[in-house]
Amino acid sequence: MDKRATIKDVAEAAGVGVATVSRVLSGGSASPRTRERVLAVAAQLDYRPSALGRNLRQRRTGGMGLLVPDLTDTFHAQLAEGVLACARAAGEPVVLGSTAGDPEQESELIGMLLEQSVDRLIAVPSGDEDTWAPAIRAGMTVVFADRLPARPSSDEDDDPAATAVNDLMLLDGVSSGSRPRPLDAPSVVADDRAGIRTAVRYLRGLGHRRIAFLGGPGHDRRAAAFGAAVGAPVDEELVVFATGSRDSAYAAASGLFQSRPDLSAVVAGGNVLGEAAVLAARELDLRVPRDISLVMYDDVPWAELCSPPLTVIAQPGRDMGYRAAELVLRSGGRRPRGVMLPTELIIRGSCGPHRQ
Amino acid sequence: MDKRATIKDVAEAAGVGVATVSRVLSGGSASPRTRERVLAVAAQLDYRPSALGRNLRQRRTGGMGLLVPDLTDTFHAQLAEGVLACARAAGEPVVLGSTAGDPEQESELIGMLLEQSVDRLIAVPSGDEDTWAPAIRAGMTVVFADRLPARPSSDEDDDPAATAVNDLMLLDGVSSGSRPRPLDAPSVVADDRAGIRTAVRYLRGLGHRRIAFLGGPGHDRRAAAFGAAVGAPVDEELVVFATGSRDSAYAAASGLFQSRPDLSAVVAGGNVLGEAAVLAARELDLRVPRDISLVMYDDVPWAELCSPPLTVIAQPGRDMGYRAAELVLRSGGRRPRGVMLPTELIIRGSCGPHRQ
DNA sequence: CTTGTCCATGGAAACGATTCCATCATGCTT
DNA sequence: AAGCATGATGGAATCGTTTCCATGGACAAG
Repeated sequence: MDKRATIKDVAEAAGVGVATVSRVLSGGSASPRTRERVLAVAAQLDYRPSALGRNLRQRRTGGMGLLVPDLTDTFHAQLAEGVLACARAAGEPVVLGSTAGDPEQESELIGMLLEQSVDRLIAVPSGDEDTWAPAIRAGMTVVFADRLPARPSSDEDDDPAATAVNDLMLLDGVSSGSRPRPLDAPSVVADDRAGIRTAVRYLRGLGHRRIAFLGGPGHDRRAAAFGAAVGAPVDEELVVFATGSRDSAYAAASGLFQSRPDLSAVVAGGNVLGEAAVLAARELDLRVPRDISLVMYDDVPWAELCSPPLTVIAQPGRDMGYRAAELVLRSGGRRPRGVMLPTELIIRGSCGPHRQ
Repeated sequence: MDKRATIKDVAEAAGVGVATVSRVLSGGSASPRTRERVLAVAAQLDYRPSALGRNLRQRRTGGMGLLVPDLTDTFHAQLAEGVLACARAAGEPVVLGSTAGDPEQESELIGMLLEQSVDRLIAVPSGDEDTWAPAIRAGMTVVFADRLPARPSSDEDDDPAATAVNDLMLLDGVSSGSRPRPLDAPSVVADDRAGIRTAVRYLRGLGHRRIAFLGGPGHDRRAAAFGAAVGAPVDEELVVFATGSRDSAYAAASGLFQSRPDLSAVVAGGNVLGEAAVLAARELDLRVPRDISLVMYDDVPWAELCSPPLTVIAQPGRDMGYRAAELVLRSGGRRPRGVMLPTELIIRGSCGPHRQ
């Protein structure tokens, strides 16, 4: 009914021009007298500048986009909470999208954000670099969180492990140059290599030799780190990938347990995979940690609820989100190359000594 | 670099006026010949209309806001996924905010949305009706999900005049009683009364007589339903409330178990409370279900992981989000009064017969 | 006293869409 | 054949803000 006051209303009521009001409100120069009057009138009229007008004029929307594969994955929820906390502190809106791990939906959402002139984006990417190139080319400031887009599928070498090794080398700056450079976007990731390595060493210290890795989409780095930590001849059957869904994760875990009864320990690459592993183990009457030891990547509240409580590799999900938001907001001028946060092995009760 | 094409570019390239382009693109009338040419040119220029211009002209932003207390509460994540699914289908953006259960933050976020001219909002409210009245008065279409805002705290020292004014604004018809009518906003809730009733009956059927309710913010309805189901003289010590945080939930659960050793069953009002109950029980060496039976409101993936798996009252979180989004989008003309979705008691293993 | 500098200020032009309205051509009715 | 209805079309106004630029006054230096 009573539509909001515009800058024009304020200007008239204060007996000044709109330009002056705009200047006062955005910190420009004005005489103390004028400033005071304008502020008083604005407050009295409960004037709030419309983001619409400003955005159109400045040809960009404030705030940021956030794209995650699945909010019911607790890690993504933690990440999102971190992003929201930072955005709230800055008074900026966050436009959220969930991609279900599908590059096509991801592309569509990028398009939607482009249409909204949202030019800052935080993403846990599902698509590969080809999916992301358009966004960056369109001038978006993109910060990747948790993982980087995969290299474009170059037909013959779509072996995840091999691709991951490539990523790893490139990240370390050891790239020998035949592949194109990664996209020019900073990232906030956890040091999952170290986390996985620590976990594998821990398991080996307990006597485990047949250790499997249960991964999901985007866990290539972790799989590669697993391979490196386990040692040279990796039994390929022991590295299993699921697609994003819980069903697929369960099927992968169950299949792994059934096909490899010699298995004595599993590293799950994420909390959804860990969940599936616990479920599948119970279904097959495998006792944790008596029959099988389990380490899960991601610390989530329910990890403590399992019996026994799950030993996990914790990564600071909330912090990662917060840092990513900081990065994408302070994109003035130079962008730092990226941030890597530490992981921590939290030993609870899901790993025991190897028994033959 | 290469900024996006505007409607003017398309118009020039197609040799028509901007009005014609606009009409063609938004389904207005145009001759087949013109339509074809405009569409061809638009496609060739990769033209995408800017939401900024449209929104300013129409004085409203498309899409919707979504306010939840905490995304790491799995139920809220499910709800959000539902909202996002519907929004994606409609091609509309979703602006997300998390309130941490704090009415003040909620108010600020409402203000931010108002500034963005987001005039559709789905909320799991934390504040009371006084918090929400401004949003509705400002013309927002609000749909509440999961719960309704509490009645305003009618403190005895409230300024009578102010209260009267408030009442007047809230009233949308003739006031027949002393209380103002609820806010005029539809809602999507689960039939938690029935769910709680079923759970209590189930527990009583197992022989339990000392049953407690462990609630969190916004669980008043559930607490009331619990009281009604348990029967007339409700032991007030057996209805305990926590604030939003996990720590508070744990403290409440732990305190309850310690102060009432005669307790034989607990109904947790939400998954965060259930989590706390499991944790507190384990800490105090109470075995579930031997020493204490537990029913948790909300079905979440990890409920099956506990040992024993948790008996839960399931509510369709994702559906609720989807329905709420539908409701807020199809707000053309009449709004249905609200939707209530069924709950279901899923019996797993956390309840056993009462043993003295 | 004049000239030049420096602010404060307001008018007006963007920004990119939608939409009202006037114009014009076409085809039909009388 | 004239008048009228219909439909396609483009010009221009509009949304609310920021920002460029011109104006005018005050004050200091010459």
